[in-house]
Amino acid sequence: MGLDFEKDKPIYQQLIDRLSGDIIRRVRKPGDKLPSVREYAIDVGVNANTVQRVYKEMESMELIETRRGQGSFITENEERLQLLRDSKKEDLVKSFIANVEAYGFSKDEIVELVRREIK
Amino acid sequence: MGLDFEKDKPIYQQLIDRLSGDIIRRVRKPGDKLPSVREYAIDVGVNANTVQRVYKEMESMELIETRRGQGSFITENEERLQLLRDSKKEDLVKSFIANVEAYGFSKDEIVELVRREIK
Amino acid sequence: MGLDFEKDKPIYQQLIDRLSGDIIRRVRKPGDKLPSVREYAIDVGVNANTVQRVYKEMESMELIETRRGQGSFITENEERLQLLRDSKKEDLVKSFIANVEAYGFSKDEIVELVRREIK
Amino acid sequence: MGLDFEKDKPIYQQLIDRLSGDIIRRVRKPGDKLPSVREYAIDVGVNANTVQRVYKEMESMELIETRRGQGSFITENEERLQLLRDSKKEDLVKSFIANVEAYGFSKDEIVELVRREIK
DNA sequence: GTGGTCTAGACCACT
DNA sequence: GTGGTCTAGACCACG
Repeated sequence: MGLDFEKDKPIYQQLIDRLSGDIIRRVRKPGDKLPSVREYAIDVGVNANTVQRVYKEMESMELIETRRGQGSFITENEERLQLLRDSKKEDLVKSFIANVEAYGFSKDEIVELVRREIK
Repeated sequence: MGLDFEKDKPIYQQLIDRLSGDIIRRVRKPGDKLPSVREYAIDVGVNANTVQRVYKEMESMELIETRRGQGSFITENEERLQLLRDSKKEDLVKSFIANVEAYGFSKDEIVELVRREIK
Repeated sequence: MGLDFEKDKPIYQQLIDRLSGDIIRRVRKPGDKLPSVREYAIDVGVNANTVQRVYKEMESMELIETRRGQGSFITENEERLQLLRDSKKEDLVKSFIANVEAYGFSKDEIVELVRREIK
Repeated sequence: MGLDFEKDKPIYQQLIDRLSGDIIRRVRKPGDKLPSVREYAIDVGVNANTVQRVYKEMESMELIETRRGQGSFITENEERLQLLRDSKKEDLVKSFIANVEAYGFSKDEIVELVRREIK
């Protein structure tokens, strides 16, 4: 179908984020088979090399496993998934806070904004 | 003196962020003169071209004004500065929320985390 | 091939003007790929950095779009292009008139001259 | 009093233009005394060096004459003034037309616009 | 191969 | 002294 990507972030990174999100949100579950590299590439409308890189990187994060001749699967190591979830969450919040402070916004102001925006 | 830069973000971008932060936090005030291109370059330990680029970009954002042969000055257009502050804040929160949702974290979970982290 | 530049105007500005003209005149059409930075640099006989700057500036004007690893393309946003054309035209005429008045030429005199010169 | 200058054109150039305009429009007439360098500098709010340059340059154009100990005066050489006027006019129109063509605007379109704008 | 960033160093115009 | 432009050359990330 072809997806829309933000142009200021690498496509492969955005794909990793998307897949990670799917996994965290349990849209894709442990043991699920991922589409083949070529299939997925066509699906989202990017170069196969890019998807290749995505899978490779997620493998090195131990998020997915590639079984020769069978394809790629989401790891069934639940602990690993929990870890991903936690570290991702922490990263997100930490970098958000860092930015907030760099720009000198008051804390109340931000908590308030986040709450309103998120509602 | 020489500053430390994150390596995954362009130096010029980090300098823009830093200066913008200073302006928003009123560490640098409307009408203030910025260091000369060369001076600032030595100060933070980068090439003069990089600072040149920073100033030029901030000028196109109408954050600073450059007067030929005299140097660069923070705009005295307070309205413009308020706009910067607001849009920066919105951008920050918006992109944070977007990430949060992409990763499927629950809203309460996030608000809670932010509050704890920020305290 | 190597091009000739006026010496009282920055090269990058002249290149922007030239390309903008090409786009307005439809010599280059929406969706067309521009030459790569390095290619164009050799083409017109300037440094690659200069072309880089040209493309970056045109991108910020939303005249072209740069797709990572693929190159730069003329925007397909026809509305944007029309806007460019109109504002460029207005700018030209406005600044011409301003000069004319600063020098105190009579209006008839100028209309007459323009008509003769343009014929 | 302090004047406002366009920031993309040298101040000294703008001052020359302004004075030339005054002369052409006969706001300042042949033989008139110009303000002293210092006086004029304060008047328009620029550095005295800048005015110095203006006078020097206009002198080399033979538009004004400086008499030691007396000040600067507009030349009484009417022929010279007429020449200035004509060449300035031609320059203006020529460069206007050049721009118009570079951007590919049709001639009718421009004549029309100029007439409307000038009315 | 493509754009993006950065450095070092030079030269110019302006105030 | 100040900004502005340009070159040459290098290195990196992306697709």
